[in-house]
Amino acid sequence: MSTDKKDHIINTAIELFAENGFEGTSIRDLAAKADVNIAMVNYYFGSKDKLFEAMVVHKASYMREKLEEIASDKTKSEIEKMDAVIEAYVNRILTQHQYHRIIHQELMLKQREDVHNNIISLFSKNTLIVKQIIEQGMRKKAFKKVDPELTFASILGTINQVMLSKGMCNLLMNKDKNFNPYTDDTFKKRIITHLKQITHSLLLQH
Amino acid sequence: MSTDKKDHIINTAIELFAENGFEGTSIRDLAAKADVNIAMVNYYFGSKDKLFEAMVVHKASYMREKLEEIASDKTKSEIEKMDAVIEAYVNRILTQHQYHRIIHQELMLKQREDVHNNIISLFSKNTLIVKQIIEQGMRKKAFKKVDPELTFASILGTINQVMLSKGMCNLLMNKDKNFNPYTDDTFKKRIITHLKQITHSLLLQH
DNA sequence: CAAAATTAAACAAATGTTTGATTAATTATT
DNA sequence: AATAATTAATCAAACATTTGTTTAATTTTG
Repeated sequence: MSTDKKDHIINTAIELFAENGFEGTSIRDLAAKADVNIAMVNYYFGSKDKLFEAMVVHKASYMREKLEEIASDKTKSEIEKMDAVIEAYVNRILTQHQYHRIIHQELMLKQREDVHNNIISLFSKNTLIVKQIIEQGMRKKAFKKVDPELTFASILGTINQVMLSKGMCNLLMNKDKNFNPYTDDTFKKRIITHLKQITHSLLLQH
Repeated sequence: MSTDKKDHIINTAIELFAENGFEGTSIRDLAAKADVNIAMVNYYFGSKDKLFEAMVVHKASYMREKLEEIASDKTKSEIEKMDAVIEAYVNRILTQHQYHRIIHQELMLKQREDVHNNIISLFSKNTLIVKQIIEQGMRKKAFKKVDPELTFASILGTINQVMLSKGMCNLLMNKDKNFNPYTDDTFKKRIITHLKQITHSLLLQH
């Protein structure tokens, strides 16, 4: 069982699904791009749906660990933890923007119900961790009284708003079509700066 | 030429595209749900792609007018204009959440290129209007120095983050699957309150 | 040699679209 | 006002592709 080849198929699938969506990508497209026989996808994964599931599993759970690491860091204050959350998410979504886009599609459309529920469940746990950081800040009177869930939604939503569409990115950056926002450090810094500013002004007392 | 029937087909298409996506909706599904013959879609619109274009045109441009109305209202201060922008968007996305979801899909996937560019262009104009409100607030020293585009992205992104997935909504509201967040007034108020809080704390001097 | 991997070909089902015939509605002509 | 002529609307059926999947034979590998 060649794990290399399975991974290669999954990685090619991520590229295509991110670009054209799940229904918009045929197994023949995938096989052609990955340079394998059409039958190999079903041979390795059983079906196109199961390939999708394998793809999600393949990449998931990273953020969860990262967030827990930040939340349990006793050397950090609550606002420092929020800063770390912001940086972690921006980095994650920038480097894994294709995968992230696929997850977002599935979240919106709710086709493969199992996968959809899985994503909601993962997201639910992440929300809880960030919520607890914010609530602790509020208890310590370091933070103002805010809506914890929606505060997290604002952070994630801002990143998604600019990152999920390349056209949107380039509109905000006044760049042309060839510019790749996902590897541009200036853009990354701009988002992080804005998110910290918004979070600080929302949360911190004066 | 029965405009009623064309509209009926478009409205049914909005429901199905929002639920299952463009590729996930077959003309047969659509014809069945709209209770018309399969051939009628091509008879009226020419093709599935052109139906999509007609659908976008059918609903677009409303937000643009609303924003311009707000921006040019001389009885409002800048922060009052921002509040009005927030309320307009929340109301719009709540009532037109299916259409909004379709637009979002097209923004992400960039399949029908013409439609995609059209949406970017529409969005670009809306961004400019809001940007100018913020910049005027900054010039008058009523607003702090912020990133105008990303401030707008945060507002829209927050709404999208919670509105584009029913599962996400219900997660945030601790409701069960039968709950319909798009018609719930408590939810709407919660989002508006949070967005105003975030915008005020970010923009207003102390 | 046996198991695993790979292949080209075929499968049935689903897709968007077109056809050609039929009915309904509109317009023109008497 | 009645009839004929013309256009528009509707339909079931068929069209050619494309889809995901399977088969059965072949090659590679351990």
